Amino acid sequence: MSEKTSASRVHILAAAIPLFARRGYSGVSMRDIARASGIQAASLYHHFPDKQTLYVEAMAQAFADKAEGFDKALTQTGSAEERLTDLVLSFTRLMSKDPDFCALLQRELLDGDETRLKQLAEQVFKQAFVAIRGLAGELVPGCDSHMVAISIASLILYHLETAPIRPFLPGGKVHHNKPEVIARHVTGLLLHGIKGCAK
Amino acid sequence: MSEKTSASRVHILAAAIPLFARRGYSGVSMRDIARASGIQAASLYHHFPDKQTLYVEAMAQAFADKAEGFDKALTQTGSAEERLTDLVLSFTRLMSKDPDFCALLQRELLDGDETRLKQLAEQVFKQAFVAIRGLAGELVPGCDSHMVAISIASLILYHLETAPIRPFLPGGKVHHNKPEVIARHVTGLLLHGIKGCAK
DNA sequence: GTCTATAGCCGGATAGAC
DNA sequence: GTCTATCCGGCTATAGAC
Repeated sequence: MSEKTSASRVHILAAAIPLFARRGYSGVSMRDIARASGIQAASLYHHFPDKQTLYVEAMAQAFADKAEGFDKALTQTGSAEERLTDLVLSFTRLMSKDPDFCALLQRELLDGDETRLKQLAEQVFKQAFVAIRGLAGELVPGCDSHMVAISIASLILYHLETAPIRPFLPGGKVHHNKPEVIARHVTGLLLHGIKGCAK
Repeated sequence: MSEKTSASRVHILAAAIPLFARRGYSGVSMRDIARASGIQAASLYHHFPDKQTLYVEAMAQAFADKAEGFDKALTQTGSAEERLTDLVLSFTRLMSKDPDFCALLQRELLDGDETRLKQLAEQVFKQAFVAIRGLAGELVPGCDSHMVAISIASLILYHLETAPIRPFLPGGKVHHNKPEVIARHVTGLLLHGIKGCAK
């Protein structure tokens, strides 16, 4: 076992991830992380040289876990339309099951420097992004598949991100938070435009 | 003039807004705000009882400014499809001109409590949201116009939010940041699905 | 209404015993 | 590898002169 996977390290990172997800980097103190992981603040410095490093490694951990899940969601068969439908549902379920990951992603988009965003793009999203782009290119040859892939992601993620404010906007219903409802809506929109959102 | 609009108050809030947008509530100190507005930190407490209140009033200010702009963007004429096209372009331009507002909105979705989100929904977005919902209902009678309105917002906002990471994802081009390009893509997608994204 | 000075607390980080 | 004790700087907020 390398030092990267010692039990305490992993334990500390697992405790830190939900804290960073909910309160952000500057909203979490080393003492908070110590309390959550059940050890003294000074002991954290035996495993990580400083808070920055602990944070970056917590992100790496959270995102590595997710990259695996993404790859599984990509093994689809059937027609291009069926694969799109399945893929949207898989990703919507995957993301809605993990609000911490969604929050960390949001926070990195807001606060991440170039280095971290590049890592995130290449190590977490690239494979899934390429698959979605390929599917878009298959469905609509000659389209700007980069933009289409971003649009697919945006539709799934924003319905989840706006969950806390939607109850206060007209027409918001509880079932709008169900992954199956979101996925159905998104698929209809992608395949047929807003006409595809008819009941 | 009520105390709510004294020159110093407005000056302090105007200095605080970009700081909160870029670094978030806990990433900005009263000393930072003092430095940015050119007065001593202690003097801030003459205008605001504490940091929380200063923050909430800065949000109120930033969002009130924007609600006006939204209303202007709603005065469209022509067929339903034309109004949708115009509205998407107006909102995309409005948001892309104001990255601070986009960031504050994102941060509030992550960190805002019920009270703040309710205010945001009712005082800033409600009017625009109702107009977009109405348009969706006109274009596709019987659709879930709440979800459609969220989807329209998501498409516009996520293309802007992901701007920092898209250079690292395959196929990302500089022109993907132009509001006109985004609006065109979004409109095509809404009216015809991904088929509408063909070149 | 703005200043200087400072109280009192909490933050990141280190020293050194065990 | 975890602990206790501590340094020191930055934080929010207050006191009081002008």
